[in-house]
Amino acid sequence: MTFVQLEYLVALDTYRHFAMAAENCCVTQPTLSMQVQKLEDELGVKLFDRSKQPVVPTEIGELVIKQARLLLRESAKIKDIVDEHRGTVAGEIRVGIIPTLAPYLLPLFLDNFIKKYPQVKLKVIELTTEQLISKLNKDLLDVGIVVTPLQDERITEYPLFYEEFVAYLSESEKAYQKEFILSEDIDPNHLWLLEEGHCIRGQILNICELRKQNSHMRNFEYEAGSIETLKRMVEHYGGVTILPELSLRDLTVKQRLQVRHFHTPKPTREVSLVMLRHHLKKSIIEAMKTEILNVIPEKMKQNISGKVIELG
Amino acid sequence: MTFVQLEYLVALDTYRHFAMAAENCCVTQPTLSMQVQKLEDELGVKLFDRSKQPVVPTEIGELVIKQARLLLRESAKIKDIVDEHRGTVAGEIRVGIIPTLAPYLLPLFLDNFIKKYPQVKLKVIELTTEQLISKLNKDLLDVGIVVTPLQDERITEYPLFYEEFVAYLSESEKAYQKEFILSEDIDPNHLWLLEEGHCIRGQILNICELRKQNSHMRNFEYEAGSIETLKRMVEHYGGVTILPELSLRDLTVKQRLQVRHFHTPKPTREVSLVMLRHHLKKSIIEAMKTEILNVIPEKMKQNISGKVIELG
DNA sequence: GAATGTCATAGATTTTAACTATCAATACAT
DNA sequence: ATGTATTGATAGTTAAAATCTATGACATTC
Repeated sequence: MTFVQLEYLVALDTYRHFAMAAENCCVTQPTLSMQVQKLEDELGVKLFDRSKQPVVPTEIGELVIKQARLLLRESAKIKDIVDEHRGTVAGEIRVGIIPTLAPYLLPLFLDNFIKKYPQVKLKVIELTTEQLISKLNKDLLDVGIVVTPLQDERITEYPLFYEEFVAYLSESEKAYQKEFILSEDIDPNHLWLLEEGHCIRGQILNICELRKQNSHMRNFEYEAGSIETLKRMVEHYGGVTILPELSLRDLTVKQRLQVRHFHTPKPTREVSLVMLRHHLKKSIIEAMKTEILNVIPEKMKQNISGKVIELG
Repeated sequence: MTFVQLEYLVALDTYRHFAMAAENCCVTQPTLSMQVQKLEDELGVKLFDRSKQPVVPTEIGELVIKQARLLLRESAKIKDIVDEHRGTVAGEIRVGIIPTLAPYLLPLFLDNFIKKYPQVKLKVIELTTEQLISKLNKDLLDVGIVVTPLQDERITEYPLFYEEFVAYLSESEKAYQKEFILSEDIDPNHLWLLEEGHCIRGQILNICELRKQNSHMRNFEYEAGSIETLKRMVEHYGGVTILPELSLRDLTVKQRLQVRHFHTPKPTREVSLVMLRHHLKKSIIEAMKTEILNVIPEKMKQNISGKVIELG
């Protein structure tokens, strides 16, 4: 059994097609076929049913493939161990980020980061907090950028900054007249919310103290899939929504007039880098942390006048 | 990086000597040297300091070797996965067993087992319960034969049989005159005990209700390392000790006269096969379980008139 | 039934792992 | 000091393997 055989096996499972898998591995189809056969001979079992189209793993094949994926992940760690020990900022890093941060935070630091560390291969994926933590725990991600605290003891959190929540109101809302608002100024029946799964949803419900009035929720007619949609809803249909601070950066002058900050203590969320307790790639993660903090205003790095809202 | 390179690396760490490591791997010394060098070149770090004698791993070498050992363990599991799925009783199995069971239980079933399953490579090691559980959890053992219950949630227990404790007395002991004895018949000041670390020690203290009188223990002059020594102590110096039922089998006629069973409920210990919750090699373990149960008398398989003593 | 898609097989070529023989450095003993 | 043993590295050769190109076998589709 060789690592190459395991790579071919996993590629074949991924593509379910010999020629495509071979191409992905940068070898010819007979090469991949031969090596998968050799592995099958060595183990004494058929790993794929080639009579089906596309080919499918056998029952035992599934189990072997699962262990093969584990082995390949663990073998990749050897290079990470060396890189981490040398402090080299190199290698692949798989980053998960929640959708309410991704479009605002990523553009701020990613360009700098990939220019400064050309040896790092960055893989970013947008996930809800729940999916992200699950992948972290399965070692399918190296680091996450999420809202904390998570209260998951397997995971270490490095707080990055504190992001204020603000209200975004149509002119027709009563609260529009005020300079600073309180949570009770927000009319729950006019509030646009993101759909289930976004952690910000629970926090907004907490801000507006709607937690226990879940039956009330039936009144909301539409649940948006993104912050951008929420803004549009307010602009087209009136009402109010809650936005995170970083999303304000690309508002037009006109849109800014619709923003109202809360009275102190301002509701905020804590944004952190999270990773498994015994993580590798420390130097890459450290570099990423530094690059993010470089583009975040100083006043967001402390939480002086804010009040961190609990997660839903 | 190849599995062969990892094997050579681990062998070199084990033997700290190129020629010996090579011999162990059934290759010549230049072959092993070359492959270790290639691995070092690929990773870009020196893994061994060859200026020392014997050679020693570098700091980073230690870390890489640790991961290499993990990889080799995980790669061996692929064959185990296949064997388990086929129900084949084949492969290597690493068995830990406590010293108070080993000399009495192993001879009963091992001969049969290795004859019946010549494809199984059996590695048995004698360990205290604590060491055994630690090795099981580190995946350095496949299965243990210990006294239960352990109350370790990572570990699954398959009870095998219930073994009675009996008293072994010199003629000068008062209790020698009785047909069946009670725990209070045993004079704590005449009691020979095994040294710390044996689980049976705690159980005997429990039987004799000596748990809280630890200061009392100072009176014991000698702590034996094996059940056999305990018997000798009684025979040469008088006094009393507690033996497990299986150790009675090779007593002489004369020795048997010194054995006294307890009144019901007789104190007993529960002997189990233990393994990690998600274990492989199910079929080998199942075979071993069957072979053991084949040589254990039916009446030991239930615990009718006995009272299982808690572990120390 | 010709065309197409898909995987297996055959034979040539390249790569590499392992071997034998030997060298270089160090430690040790006479 | 000088010869000897030990230990790991190096050079060159051989054997094994992985990969390539070309092609065959089989099934599906139009």
